[in-house]
Amino acid sequence: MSRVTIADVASAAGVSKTAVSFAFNNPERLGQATLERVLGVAHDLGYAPHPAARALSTRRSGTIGVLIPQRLSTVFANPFVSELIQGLGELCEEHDLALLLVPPLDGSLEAAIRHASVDGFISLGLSPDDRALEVIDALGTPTVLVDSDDSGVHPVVNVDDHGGAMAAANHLLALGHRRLAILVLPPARAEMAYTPTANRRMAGYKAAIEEAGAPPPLAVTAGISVVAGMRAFESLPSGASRPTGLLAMSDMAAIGVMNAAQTAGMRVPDDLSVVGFDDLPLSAWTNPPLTTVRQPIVDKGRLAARMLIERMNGKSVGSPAPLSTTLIVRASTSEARNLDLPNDRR
Amino acid sequence: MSRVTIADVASAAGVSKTAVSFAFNNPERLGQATLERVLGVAHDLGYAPHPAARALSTRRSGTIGVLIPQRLSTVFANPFVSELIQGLGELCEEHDLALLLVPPLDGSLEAAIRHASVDGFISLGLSPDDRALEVIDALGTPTVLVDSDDSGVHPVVNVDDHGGAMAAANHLLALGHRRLAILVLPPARAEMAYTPTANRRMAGYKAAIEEAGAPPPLAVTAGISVVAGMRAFESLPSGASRPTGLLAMSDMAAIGVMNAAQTAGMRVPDDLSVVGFDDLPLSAWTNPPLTTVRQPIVDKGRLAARMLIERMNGKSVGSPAPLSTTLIVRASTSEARNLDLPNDRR
DNA sequence: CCGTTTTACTAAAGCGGTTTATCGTGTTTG
DNA sequence: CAAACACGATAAACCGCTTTAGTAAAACGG
Repeated sequence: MSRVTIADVASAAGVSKTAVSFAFNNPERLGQATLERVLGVAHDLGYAPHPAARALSTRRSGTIGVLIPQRLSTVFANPFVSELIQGLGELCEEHDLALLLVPPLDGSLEAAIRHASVDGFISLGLSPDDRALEVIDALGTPTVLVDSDDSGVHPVVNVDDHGGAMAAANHLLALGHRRLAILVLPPARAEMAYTPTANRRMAGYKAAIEEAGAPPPLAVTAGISVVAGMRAFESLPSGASRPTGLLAMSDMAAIGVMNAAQTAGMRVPDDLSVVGFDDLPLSAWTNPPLTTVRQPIVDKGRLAARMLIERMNGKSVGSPAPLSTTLIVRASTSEARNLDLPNDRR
Repeated sequence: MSRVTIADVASAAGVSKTAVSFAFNNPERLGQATLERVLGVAHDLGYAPHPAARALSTRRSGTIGVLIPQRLSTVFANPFVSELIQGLGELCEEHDLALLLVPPLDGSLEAAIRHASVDGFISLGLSPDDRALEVIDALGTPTVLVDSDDSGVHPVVNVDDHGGAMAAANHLLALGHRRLAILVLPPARAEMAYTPTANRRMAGYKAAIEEAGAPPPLAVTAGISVVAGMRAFESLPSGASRPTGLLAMSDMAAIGVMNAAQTAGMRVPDDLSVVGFDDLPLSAWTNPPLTTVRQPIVDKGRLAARMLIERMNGKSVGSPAPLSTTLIVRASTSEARNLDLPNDRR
C-alpha cells in the first residue's frame, strides 16, 4: 500500500498532473467544474503532496531549524530552551512553519546542519566564529543568532547581559557582601571558549565589583543544571575564605547551590546570598524564592523568529538593540552579617 | 550563489554523478583513486547532498515527528514535554535522527501531519480514535502513541495511571481527608473528550474514594499550567463544603493551587493538602515541596522512541506493560485537622 | 466570417539526488 | 586464443511535485 501520488489523483479525475497541482496552488487557473472535481477526488483518495518532493521542487521546506549545540537531554533539562521555543513557536504557528530540533549528528553539529532540511536556522549560544556557522554560510541558509556576538554577517538577538550582571553584583555589594563567587556558564560546545553571553555577564559582574573596590571574585564554571550547581557548591572554599554572596549565571545552577548549601546545613540567605540569572518561571517558587536577573526569554524567541522569517522572505534585517534585563529581588539574598573578613575595612 | 550540487562535484572531479553518489553511499564500488579524488573535490567545494532530494529518492527523511496537539507555547509551558523530549532525544541522537515538532497547522493537526516530512510519529495524548490518527494511517507512517489507549493498531506507551491515582487518593484518605477535589486534565484537543490518561486517573481516584466509603469528590477541569491551577482554586467552594484535600492530575496545576491557596491566606498543608501527578524535577523545590505521583517521563520518551525506531525498521512491536508509578510523599500533605464535616461519621 | 484574445488545460522540463542495468577494459580461464 | 569474468565507471530511469511554455477551443472584435 503505497502513498497516493499526484498522478493517481490526476488519472482518477481524468486530468493532467498539472491540473491537480494547480487545484492546490493556483486554483484560479482552473475552471470551476474541474477544480471542484479534482479537489473532490483528491480528498476522497486522501491525497497529500509528498513533503520532500514539494520541498525539492519549491526549494522551501516550511521548516526552521533550531541549532542545539549539545545533547538534547542536556539542553532540555534547562527550562530556558522551553521558554525560547514558546517564543519561536508562536511565530512559527503564525507563519505555518514547523520547528526542527537539530542537535549534533555523531557529535558533529556541522554534519547535522548539512542534513537538515530547513529554510532557516536559529542558533543558540554559538560564537560567531564557530565552524558550524561557516557551514551555514556555505549553504547560504538564512540564520539568526541568539546569545552571540555581532560580527556583522548574521543578525543577533541578545539581552543586556552586562547591565543585568552589574545589577546583580551591585545588589550583593549594596547588601555588604565582599567575598563573592561567580558561577560561570560552560562553553556551548566542548573544548571551546566561553560563550559570548558568559563573557558579557562576567564583564558586568567584574565591572561592578571593581567599581565598588571589593576583592576580585572567585570564578567557577558550572553546567546549567541543578546537579551542576550542587557540585559547584562543593568546590567552593569553606572556612574563613568562604564566599558570602554567590552570582550564578543561570537560575538552574543557582537552585542547585541553594539546595547543596541547605543540605550542608547552611541557611539561605542568612549564611549565603544567591543571585541567579534568567528568572525562569520556577524560580519564583523555590525555597527560598530566588533573587535573579530577569531576561525576556519568550520575547527573545519571538523576536529571533520574526527576524528569521523576514530574512527568509528576502528582507535584510539588522541586529536589534539588546533586550533589557531587570533585577528581581526575592528572598535568596540578604545583608551580609558576619563581616569578620580578613580583608574587610570596616 | 546557488547551492553546490552533485553535478558540480561530478564535473569538477571529471566523473559521473553516479560516481559521486557512490563515493558517499557505496564507497566499495569505486576504485581507491577515484574515491579519494571525489571525496576530496566534494570536501573542497563544501558539497552536501540536498536533504529534500535525498529524502525523495531514498524515501527516508531521517526525522521523527512529535505530534503536539496544542499550541507550542501552551505545551512547552509544561515541563512534562521537555522531559519527554529528553528521552526521545537520547534515542534520536543514538540513531542519527532529527526531531520535528509538529503543532497544528492553521488549527488543523491533520494538515500539519500531511506536511511533515518524517519517517515516523510520536503522538502525545491523542485518543486512538482521533481523526489525526486516521490521516496517519492513510499515509502509512509508523507511529507510537504516548498516553493513549490501546486499540491494537498502534503500539502505546503508558504508565500505570490508575494505580498512581489510587495511591494518591489513598494517601489523602489515610490522612483522614474526606472532602476531596480533583483537578482533571483538559482534553488534548479543543472540543474533544477527556484524554485517556485523564479517564484512567479519574477512575483510580474514584475507585479509592469509593472503597474508602468517602463522599464523591468534586471534579474541576484545569489546564496544565500554574495559572490554570490558580484559577481552578478560585472556583472551589469555600466555607463548610471547602475540600481539605486536592488531587491534581498534573504537578503544574497543583503548584498553581498551592500558590493561590497561600495567596488567599490558607496554609498548605495545614488548611489544604495537595497531591500532584508527574513528579517534575521542580516539584521537589516548591514551597512546600509537593507530594506527588512519580511517573518515569524520560523513560517513557526513551521507550516510545525505541519502539518507533524498531517499527520504522520494519519490525512489528506490541505495546509494553504500563510503566510503574510511585507515590512520593513530601510536605504538601498532612493529616486532616478540621473534621467538622456535615457528612462525617466520626 | 476571419484574425485576435482569453480561457482551460497539458506536455515536458526541471528540482537534486539514488539506483538499476549496462558497458568497456583488462585479467583470468579452459 | 577465444570465452568468461571481475572490476570500475556510467547512462538513464526514477522519486513526486512545480512551473514554464505551449496548444486547442471558445469568446471577442471589427
